[in-house]
Amino acid sequence: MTAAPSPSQNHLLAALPAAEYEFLATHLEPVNLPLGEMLYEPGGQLQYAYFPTTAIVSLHYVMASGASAESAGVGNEGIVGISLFMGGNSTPSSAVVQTAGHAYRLEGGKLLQEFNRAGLMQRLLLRYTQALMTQMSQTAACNRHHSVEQQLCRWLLLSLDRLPSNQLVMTQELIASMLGVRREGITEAAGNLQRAGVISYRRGHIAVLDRAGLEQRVCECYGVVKTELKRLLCDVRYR
Amino acid sequence: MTAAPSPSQNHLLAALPAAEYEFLATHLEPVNLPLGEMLYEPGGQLQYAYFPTTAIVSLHYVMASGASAESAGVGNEGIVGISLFMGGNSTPSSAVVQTAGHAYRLEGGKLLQEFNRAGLMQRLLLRYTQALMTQMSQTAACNRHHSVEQQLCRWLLLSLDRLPSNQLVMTQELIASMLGVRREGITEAAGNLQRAGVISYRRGHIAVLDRAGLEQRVCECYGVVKTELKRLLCDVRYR
DNA sequence: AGGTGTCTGTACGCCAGCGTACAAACGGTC
DNA sequence: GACCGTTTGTACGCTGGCGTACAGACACCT
Repeated sequence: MTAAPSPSQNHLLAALPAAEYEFLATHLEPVNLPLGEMLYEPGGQLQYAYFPTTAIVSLHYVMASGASAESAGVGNEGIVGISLFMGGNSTPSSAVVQTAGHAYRLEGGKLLQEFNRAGLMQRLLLRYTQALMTQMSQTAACNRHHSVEQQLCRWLLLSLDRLPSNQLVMTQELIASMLGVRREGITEAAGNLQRAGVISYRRGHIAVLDRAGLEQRVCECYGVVKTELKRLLCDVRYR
Repeated sequence: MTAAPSPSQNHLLAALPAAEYEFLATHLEPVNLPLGEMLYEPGGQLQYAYFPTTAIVSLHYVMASGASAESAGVGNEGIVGISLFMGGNSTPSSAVVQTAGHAYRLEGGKLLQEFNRAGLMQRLLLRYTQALMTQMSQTAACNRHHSVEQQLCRWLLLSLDRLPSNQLVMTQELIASMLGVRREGITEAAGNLQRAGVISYRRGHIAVLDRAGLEQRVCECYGVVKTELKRLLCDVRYR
């Protein structure tokens, strides 16, 4: 395990004014999130909220048949565990670490306490949740209408935006289970991108060589999610 | 236009204790929602929130190509316009009346005011929003993995639960655009259900004859959404 | 260096749903 | 009662993605 990155690498924590941040800071606990770890499982009671800094977490639903599909991903722009303040303390979907890395976790009660102070943190959390809904609803539409290749591009771009480098550690098998498609479908789509010089693939490691190429192939869904996140979290201090 | 039903037909309004309800009641305004009316369009600023009583509203996204897909529906169990209190005051998706009927509308500022009192209304709204997210994420998974017939069953059951009778006023064309599939796909699926004696179809009118038959054919997604809504909104007074 | 398990590439038949086209049936209107 | 626009039914070829099967390639381990 390497040294934990600063909490301020998480956009929500970074957006807090000093006073509100101080309250939380003493309760934030750095954790290392290994690939595949399940932060919460369907129906299970949440203990902690997680603010990822370098990790990426996938929210997805696993069907009775074993098939699965991601509804949204959470990285350094957000928080895992919104049902702690939204209510219910659990969800039918699960949260699994998709890219290993660091996060800060916060005891559920503390988060709720801060939420109920109705300060900037509450506003931030609600706006982030709204952005998350956009991501979910866009995923629904994208699943319906767009090709595997387009969805792969969307997924790569969204992941890329949450990471410091252009490298992803990710097998095709894993991507397939996120998107809810066959592994072979990813092989084919990734092969196309590789041949076009957009990415380079090497046994569990993807390097994005030509980001513009991805953006050219991606469907509109990426832009919608991105723009909405920006809109909701940039002007958060005003109004 | 027939006489407006009581506000208490909306589950959120009905769950409010007298004191909180009184505050809102003076500002609630009955409105008639005709089929196809757009309550808000992508990116437009919201003026009002709507509490449906007999109407059903569909939240869906229309792509650049014209293709569309519903991410969730809202009936007497919920509220249209959550971005008023979640933040941002608009969404990339639109809200369109899917079943004509009545609703009560509330000026956005008044809703926000009530939300910020941090009473039971706030808890209700947040919990409902959480249920809505479940619906969206389940829709994403369902779009990915289930057949048109299964999705039609899910859609019929969800609509049925929001209506007093077993009759839906709904063309196949409209259902198709909600589910984001071809009209012919609905014709075929509905034909199967009709031959099986589960529904009867008559030029824009569907009667559900055998609810159990629908529940037998539907995918798990219906149950997940239903159970989660119940869990979140039943014990809302406690804790 | 060789072995082993994981990951990636390729192939092939299959089918649900798509796009397109057109016919039939219904129901409201004049 | 005839007309006409809307809604529903049917047909047909096409294709993207699925299920299955297997071979090659890579990285790690001993």
